[in-house]
Order: sequence, then structure tokens, then C-alpha cells
Amino acid sequence: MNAFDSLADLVRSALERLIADGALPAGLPLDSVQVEPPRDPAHGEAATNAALLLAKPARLAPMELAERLAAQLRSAPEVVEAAAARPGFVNLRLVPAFWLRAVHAALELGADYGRVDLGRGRPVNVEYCSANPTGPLHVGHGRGTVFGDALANLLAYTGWKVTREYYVNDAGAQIETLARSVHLRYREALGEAIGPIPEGLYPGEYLVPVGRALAESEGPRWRDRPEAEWLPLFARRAVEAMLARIRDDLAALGVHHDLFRSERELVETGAVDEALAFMEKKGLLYTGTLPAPKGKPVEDWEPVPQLLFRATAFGDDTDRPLKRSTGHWTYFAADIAYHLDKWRRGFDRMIDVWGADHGGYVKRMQAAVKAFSDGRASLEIRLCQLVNLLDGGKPLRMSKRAGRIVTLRDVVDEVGKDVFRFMMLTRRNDAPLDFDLVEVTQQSKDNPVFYVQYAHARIRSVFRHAAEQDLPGSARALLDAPLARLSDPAELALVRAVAAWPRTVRAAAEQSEPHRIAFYLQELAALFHALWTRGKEMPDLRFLVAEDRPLTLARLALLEAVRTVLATGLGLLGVTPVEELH
RNA sequence: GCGCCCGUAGCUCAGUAGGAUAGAGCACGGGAUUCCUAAUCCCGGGGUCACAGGUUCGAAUCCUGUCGGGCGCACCA
Repeated sequence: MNAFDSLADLVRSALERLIADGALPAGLPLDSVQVEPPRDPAHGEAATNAALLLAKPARLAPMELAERLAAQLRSAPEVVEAAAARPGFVNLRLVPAFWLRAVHAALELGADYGRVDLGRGRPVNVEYCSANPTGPLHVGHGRGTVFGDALANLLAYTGWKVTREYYVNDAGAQIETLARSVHLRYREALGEAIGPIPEGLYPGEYLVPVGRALAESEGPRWRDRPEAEWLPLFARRAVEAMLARIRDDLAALGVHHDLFRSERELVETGAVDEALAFMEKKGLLYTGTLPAPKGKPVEDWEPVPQLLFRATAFGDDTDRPLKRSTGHWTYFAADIAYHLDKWRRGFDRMIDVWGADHGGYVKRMQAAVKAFSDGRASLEIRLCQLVNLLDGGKPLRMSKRAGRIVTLRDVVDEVGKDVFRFMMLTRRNDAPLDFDLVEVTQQSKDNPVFYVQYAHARIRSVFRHAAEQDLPGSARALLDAPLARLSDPAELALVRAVAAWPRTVRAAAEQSEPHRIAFYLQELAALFHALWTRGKEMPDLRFLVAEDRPLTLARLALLEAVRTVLATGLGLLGVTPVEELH
């Protein structure tokens, strides 16, 4: 049990005793009681809002209730001080031994210290990246990819059975465009002068090798044939090549999906027809004509009857078309089939990570999931805002037409996956992010990842020195260290930060907010660096004290606990905890 | 016009399920290095939490409106 959970239990049992004594009425909602670290450390080491929450149902003034609770809590052996504070908090100070349990737990549990079983083994599907296979990943994709990956890590760590999934949009007009673009490169590889890439085709150089490979394996036989004959082949080969490249880019970021699900396959195997027939049978579809769109006038708009989904019955703003005037399924229809497919594979919890430019799509997708599952499946959609690429403070304009795309791979190769991942995660996903190529390539202290990694490296450094002095270095060997010797305020602050790790994990997982892990790690690193420097100023506080082996063991135990938490936290973010920095 | 997201220090951002005197980094000013890595640390100035109402013991946080910014708005993906 982690520190703050056990404090909440302590407070609840104190309240129960007050109820038993008749000092409080029965039937109070004790579950809502929380114990948290107070914002201002001067208030104490932990604080509960119990009296504020329960004052009304207990028909007591908050301060009166707080006083009674504080008096009751003072009798607990762990409690050194319990004080009521206006408007009704109860502030607690605990015996150091209470907090030191967390250090012991970290040593004992290692990477499992902080793990909480929120998921109880239930399955969750996290779909992220899912970039169209028409080109390499760019920096904007990188953000959602890193976010989704860290979120998946976090859910797996908290007891969920996670499947990481990539939806491949390998059907539709864009793929035909891709195939035509590759055909042009194919002709080029056969020696033809193709001139400038025509409007409407993909100009990127990355298609050159795809065309060359086709020229080598196929020869010139498709050069002058009608499009209908070569298009499927070229589309398939192009998508394969792009996907291979995307997987490679993902691997460079440390991202590995469990499943790549193909849209084309859903269409070709009849899964879309089947899914929509399922919707039809539930009475969710009808044929009708949508009103003209409200915004900027659409030039070629004309009222046509279409097959529609009753999205408005499930919270969307308008009903949504499922079939195009050509008779083909819309993207949305295939997406419904895909999510139905997920649900049937056993996922009643699904999380999609999308770019903010798909924000207009959220309601209809959630409406569809609600509709086909009769409300039994949940779809959470996390939108990642855009990344503003800057070059030395100046906005870098990316133009697909000019072929001037800053690829994810370029940036990752330049700054490293650790820096990229950490930078993407030190911000809430729903706020835009400035990513300055100059700033992050400088690998200066502007990169918070170094700050955290440096803390880890420094701890490893201490242990290298400890090994030279014949001191134990493993967590197991430090389990019996006399932790009670830790007494300096800077040491105890670090101990309490270690104790706060499990609740940080829980909050981050429950809110789907991996950035909380990143911020916590920076705080933990800051407390460690501060202690380190105090040791420079006051030799008594150095970690390795030659003449006092028990004290040294206690400090090494604390350092190992901190290191464990740093390594675990960095691991959740997908960042490598380094042994040393140079 | 409608929908979603955002607005917190000069800049970039946190703010833990409504809690106490709103925090950190950068930048700026001052200081610390014979000693476990100074890529670090310590001290300081900096704020009408866009604005106006509302809900209540209490609001940066929840609700309504206004202003400002971003994204999106049949038959593309």
C-alpha cells in the first residue's frame, strides 16, 4: 500500500472512531476523503480535506469537525502532529519512519514500485499514429505517436491488457494518387524525362526508390498500359514501401505496434458491408438528404439522397453520410467497421489518439461506437494539438508542394529519440507545442530530459564510487540499511517525493495524462540535485561518509530508491535512463 | 454562421477530481567550484489566472455570456 493511500485509510478510520463515539453522525460519505501533499510545504507533509467535505452532511462547522478529527488523529502512532487549519484542513506531520517505508518499498519492488492495478487485466485498445501510408512521418505525427505510446505504457503499467494498434488508410483516392505518383517515378527510372511533378501528384523524393524498384522487378511492361491495368499493383507496392519506411521511423522512435489493421482489407473482405448491415438491422441508418453545409459555400454542392447514420440520436450535430454518390463507402463507413471490429475482438474500452485537425470527427465516431454497442463500449479520443516547428525562433513553413517536409526521422536522427520523446511529453496534449530545431539540437540545458537523465547518471556515478570503496550497490543488499539515519530536511524531502510516486502514476493513468510523469520526474530530479549540491557545501551531507558506514548505507538506499523511480518513470515515457553523460 | 480546443509572470508552460499566501524552467540581477560530474545548486525581483456575471464555506479550476487565438465544418482521408 502506498503512502497516501494508507494515510487516507488512517483518516477514514479516525472518522469511523468519531462516528462510533457519537461525535459524528453515521452515514457520511467517507470514500470521498482525500489526503494530498499540501501545496505549501510549510503547512505540513500531508493534508486532508475531510472536514471541509463532511462538514455539511455532518451538520458541523468545518473547523469544529477539523479539530475533532485532528484530536483523534493525534493518537495514531505514525502521527507526530495533526493540526486543524482554516478553513478546515487537517495538516499532518508523520514520523520519518512512515515515509521511509516508501524507500524500503522501492528497494523491494524495484520497477514494480508505483504499479497499481487499475485495469484488473481488462483489455484496452490504444490506436495511435495511423498516419496515411503516402509518405514518411513528419514531426506532427511524432507528437501523437509519442503520446499514444507513453499512454499505452502507462496503461500497461497500471494493470490494463493493452493492444497497440495502427490503422492503415490504404484505400481511397489518396492511394490512387500515390500509385500514379509512383508510376511517374517508375517511368523516370526507365529513363524517361518526367519534368516537374504535375499538380495533384506527390512530389516527394522518397518515391524515387519505389519507382526504381518497380522498374527493376517489372521491367517496362507497365509504361504505356492504361492506368486501370497497373494501378492496383502500383498501389500495393507503394503502400508496402511506405509502410516499411513508417515502421522503420517508428522503430527509430522506440515505438512498436501490436497490430497494423488495413482499411483495404476491411473493404475487400466485406467487413464494411457486414458492419453497415449490422447497423441497418439496429435501425441506425436511413436514406435522406442533408442540408447544405453552413460555412463557406461549397461550389458544386447539390442535394443528393444518401445513406446516412443517425448520429444526431447519439449526440452528434448532424447525421453523417456513409455512401458517396459514386456508391463507394465513405471513410467514415470504413471507420465504423474498424471500430466494430475492435469491439468484437473484445475491447469495450478504446482510445484513439488523433491530430487536432480531426477534431470535427470526434462526435460522429463516438456516436457510432455508442450506437453499435448499445452504449456498452467506450471510445475516448485524445487530440494532440499541432507542433509549430521553429528554426531559431522563426516559424518554419512546411510545404508539401515544394517537397520541403521536415520528416520525423530527420529530427529524431538529429536530436535522438530520448530528447524528442521527452520534449513531446512535457506538455499537455491539448495545448499547441513549439518545437525549435535549433534549441533542441543544441542539446543544452534547455532540454529538460538532460536534467532528469543527469540525475540518474549522477546516482550511478555515486554507486561506481561506492563500489570502489567496497560498499554494496544492489537494491537487495541495501534492504537492511538503517534508513532511520536519514534526517536532514533535504533528505526527507526526497524521501517524501519517492513516496508520492505511486499517486502520480495513478493520477496520470486515470486522467490519460503522461505529461504528469514528466513533470514529476523533473521535480524529483530537482530535489536530488539540490541534495547533491548541499553535500558539496556541507561535507556531512555527502552520500559516501567514510567514517560512518551505516549512514552511508542509508543514503545509498535512498539514492537507489530515487534511481529506481527515475528509471521506471523514464521507462514509461520511453526514454532511456543513461548511466553517464559526457 | 456552427462545433471542438485554448487564453496563467517578459517568453515557454505546470497547477495534483473546487481548497490555504497561484508555481517551475527560460530570460534578467546577485552568489557558490582544492571535495561523489557546475549539463548542477542557492538568493532576488517579477501576476487584475483574457473580461464580466453566476453556483458555494471556498473558483485559475464548474456554469453562462463577451473578447482574442487555433482546428474543423456534404459527396476527401
